[in-house]
Amino acid sequence: MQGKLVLIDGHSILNRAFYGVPDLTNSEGLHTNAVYGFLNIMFKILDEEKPEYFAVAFDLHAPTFRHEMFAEYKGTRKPMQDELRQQVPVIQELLAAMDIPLMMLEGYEADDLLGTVSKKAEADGLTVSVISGDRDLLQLASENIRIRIPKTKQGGTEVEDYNTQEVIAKYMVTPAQIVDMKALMGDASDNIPGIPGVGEKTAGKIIAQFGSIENAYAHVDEIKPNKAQQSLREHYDLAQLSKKLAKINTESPFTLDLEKAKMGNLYTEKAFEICRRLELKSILPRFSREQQNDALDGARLVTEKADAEQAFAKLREAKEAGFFLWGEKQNFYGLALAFQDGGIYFLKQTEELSREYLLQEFQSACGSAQKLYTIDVKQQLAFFSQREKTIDVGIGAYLINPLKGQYPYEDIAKDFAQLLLPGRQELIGKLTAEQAFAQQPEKAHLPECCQAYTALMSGPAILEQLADLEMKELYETIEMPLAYTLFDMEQAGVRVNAQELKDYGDRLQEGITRLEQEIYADAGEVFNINSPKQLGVILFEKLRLPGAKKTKSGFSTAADVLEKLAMDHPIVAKILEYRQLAKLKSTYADGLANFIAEDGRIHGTFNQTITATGRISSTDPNLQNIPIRTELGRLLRKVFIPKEGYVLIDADYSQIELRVLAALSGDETMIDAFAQNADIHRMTASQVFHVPFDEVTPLQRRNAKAVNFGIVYGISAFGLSEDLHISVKEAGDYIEKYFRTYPKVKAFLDQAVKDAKEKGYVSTLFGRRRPVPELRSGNFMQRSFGERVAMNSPIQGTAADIIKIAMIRVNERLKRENLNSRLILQVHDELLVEADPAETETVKNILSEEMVNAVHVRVAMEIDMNVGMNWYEAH
DNA sequence: AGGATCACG
DNA sequence: ACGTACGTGATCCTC
Repeated sequence: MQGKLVLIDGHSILNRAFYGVPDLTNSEGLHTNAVYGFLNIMFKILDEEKPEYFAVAFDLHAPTFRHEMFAEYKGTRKPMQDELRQQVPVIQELLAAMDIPLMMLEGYEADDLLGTVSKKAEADGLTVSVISGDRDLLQLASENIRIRIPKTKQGGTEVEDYNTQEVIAKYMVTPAQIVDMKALMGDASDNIPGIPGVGEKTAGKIIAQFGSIENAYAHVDEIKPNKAQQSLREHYDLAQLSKKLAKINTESPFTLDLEKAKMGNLYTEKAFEICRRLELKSILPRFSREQQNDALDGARLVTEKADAEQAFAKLREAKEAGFFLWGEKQNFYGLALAFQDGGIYFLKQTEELSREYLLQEFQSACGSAQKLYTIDVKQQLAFFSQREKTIDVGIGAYLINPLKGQYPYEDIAKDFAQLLLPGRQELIGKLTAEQAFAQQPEKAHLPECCQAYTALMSGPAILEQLADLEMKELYETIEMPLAYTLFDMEQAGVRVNAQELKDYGDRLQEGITRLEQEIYADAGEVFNINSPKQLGVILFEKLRLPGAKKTKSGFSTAADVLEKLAMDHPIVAKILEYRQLAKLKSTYADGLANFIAEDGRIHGTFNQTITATGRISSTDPNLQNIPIRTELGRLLRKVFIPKEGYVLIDADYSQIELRVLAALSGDETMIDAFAQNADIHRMTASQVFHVPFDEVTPLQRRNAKAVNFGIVYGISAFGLSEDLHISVKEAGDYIEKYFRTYPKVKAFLDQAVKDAKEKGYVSTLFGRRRPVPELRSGNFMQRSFGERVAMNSPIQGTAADIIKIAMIRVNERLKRENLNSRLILQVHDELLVEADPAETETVKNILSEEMVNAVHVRVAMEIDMNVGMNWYEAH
């Protein structure tokens, strides 16, 4: 028989991986570092050796300590850590799922099975590699049996290989003599006592000289050095016992069924599922590579008109298809199409297939289709305008699980179509479109083919799930229309006065330079003020300021900590001011300037599939966190201006989250409070503290306001006490008084937590869901977090739904009524319109009507509105 | 890549 | 006893 057999010493490698890989856990809290490290070593070996046969040996009872019966020698061994122990069944389950035989036998240890199987295999003519971290196994080494010991080094694993020659070279003894040597020197990790006072060097010399323990004892008076000779004489019994312990039994009654050990496909569906559950992200690509769906093989790269016409003809006849228009900014690269018969096409833009031809043909060929699936339609709207039939499966996947944050096509394909597709990175690496076409012309189009294919294959399942989860209406009437609204807003952008922005930055820089010098002078040295680490050392060690608080990596220098120190040293106030200026300069003055496009406007990105609650988010740049709370920061808003001859109209909901809370809870007292349309925090203070509205003190109002906020965030006495700088008990009193005033608010919040615990999710007024897996955690902190989330999400989410409805309607009306004014920004409870002054009254009416009427509940939604020549004035 | 900090609602 | 307010994103520093 010919071929190669690879055997892994399961516990040994798992153990090595456990200590070599930093702690990893998946989101269920399962430790995965040993499994992860094991797989890396295993794949490295298998990739390298490509064996015909493969198996993994385990002790049957984990953790089995070698020779437990000699309990008196167990002293030095640490018990197996629980984090490691729990990973043993996991790796075994995973290996079994890969159809890899597990060698285990009652009464025998993994070593014995490895010895037995490798000797037998060698006798049968196979070449054997045994992978272990245990040098005991070196006794098995021969011409055809190689012992491979992985070492975790910086930058990867290296493997030390031992056949007969390597053993002799390293230890000066033959593999067979390893047993004798081990018996003399002992092995704490393997529970072999050895002879006291005899280490590796002495043991090696003795065995090299005498050949065996027996012969050494026969010539015991020749043994050098004297100390060792003495010890040997005294511990003859130990030597014998140790040899017995060290000797691997190569004649156990175990046989490996080579048929079953034959290497097959390791990358099974079941194994994939396990790795996914374990969240072994860097392992997963192996599955798609190995199990790559062959549908992609049929993806055709079309560059000629005749073929393109054929593809369009197919689209004309198709009821359903997947598509993806590939381009960025103004550049268009081509169009991917996927059909139900499995056909996938990429129509590349060429001289023959012009952009105009492709896009026009695409639009017209869509005519008879009923459903057109794609991923991230907003990104493609620069190239087409077809709407009614378009289904964005990315948005659907987000609604079904808004916790993921990212929805790459390979995840969608996996979750909704049970398809394992290679990811973009897998296919073309980190190349840009141009680079990919230049360097990998045969593969460049494949990621886009996957997008279209995934959309088509996952679309029906996603629609079905949306219907099952009662989110079809949310999807159709809010989220899909919103994608088009957001596209319009991005296209419109917001005009920025670049010169004023630069001047603003220059002014900041002056202050920064001045403060830097003063801070260095106060500190008595120059250091990096931006480094919390260095700053912490200066403040709390050099200047010995009190109240040092810890973070993971040193002293906390957060603003709330420093504020308490402001009285103690003049440097503190300067640092706080420096921080403020540095922030404004780097993030806003310099940061925003980088985003001003040629048209003098900033075209940011609004993300629709990021937040867990249903809000949108803003990036590149973030236009939802432009300063307002301090006057210096607020001045920045003067650089946000309308286009020539226009004005800005800003409208924001007044207390939308509290109004939503009043409506959702149905609390009459709170509803009445809003009906009176007075200062809600003052009203709350009046009701909670039983004082006339006009006699509410500023402190009472402040406290009431903090409780109102706390309620929306998912109240806790601890959180409130932190915020108000009062005791937990006092905070608890406020909360209790609040709940007595608004009993239905309490009932509502309790019910939200109860529902979340029972159903696993909470919902908004419009059916948007947020799963709350934290509530099932055994960890108090996580569970408490889950409770707050359960209370907050329906409120924040419903408010998000409402303003989304308003945005869509405002945008539609501005366009439908042929106005020149445009919606340009949304900041959670605020809309900003760039308005033609001639349309001011019309726009104000539209904003008012659509925002107020977006929802009709027992509490009216009120707005504040302002017109100005910049954002500072308008808000 | 991740933590600390801080900007917004 | 446990130890945080909810939701985001950008920048800088450190490893």
